Amino acid sequence: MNIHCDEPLSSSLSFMENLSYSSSLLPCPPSPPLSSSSPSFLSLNPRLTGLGAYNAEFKGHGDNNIEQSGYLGLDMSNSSSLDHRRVPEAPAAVDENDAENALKAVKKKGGKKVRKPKYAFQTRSQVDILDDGYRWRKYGQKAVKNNKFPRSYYRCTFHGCNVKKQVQRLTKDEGMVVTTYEGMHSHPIEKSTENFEHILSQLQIYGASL
DNA sequence: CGTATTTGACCTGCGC
DNA sequence: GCGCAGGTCAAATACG
Repeated sequence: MNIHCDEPLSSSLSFMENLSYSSSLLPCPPSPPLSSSSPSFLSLNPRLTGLGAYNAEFKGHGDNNIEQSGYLGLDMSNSSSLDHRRVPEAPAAVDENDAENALKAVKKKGGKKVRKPKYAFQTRSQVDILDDGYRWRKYGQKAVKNNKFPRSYYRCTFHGCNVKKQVQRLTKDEGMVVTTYEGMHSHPIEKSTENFEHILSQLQIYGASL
């Protein structure tokens, strides 16, 4: 995955002001509900949490005004469109299949819909794509109403892993990136920590030059 | 040449 | 039923 840095990091002073290099880096976003059927992505992914180092701000989503939390706790009831035209490929995590099967069963019976839980959080960053350690393949991009930035759709490239994520920059606050995860990884982190450390080191170098 | 990205078309759900 | 918006597919293209 490429981290693109079209804009120099120096373009945002406030961005740098938000940096904290302490060992605690950031308060961990509150873990998503850790029931057996719910993703525990954030709590299981220290590298992502670490990325908060140059995020340094986890806030509620717009009108929700949920402070102190990057985890927005979205149930994403607005995620109306799951693609059911094709049968999912290889079986993924059990939880994933449970959600899928429930959805199918529900569709047959015409009952209430069961959707995969989604978890979203905001990240203040100049780059859209945060290296969370997993490999993602972009499969779509859409213009979103009332937002001048497009939303990008990514899928985990690990065979059988059906985790998806959406990335979108806010119009109101262009420095803020909203990342939404759907599903739970059924495999360990695929990449070494090199990339993340590289990013961090770059930031630290820049910070030192201020 | 294999892999990743781009992008227009298509599908689905929802509100009116 | 129709139109809109969101989500996904897949062929074309770019890239290493």
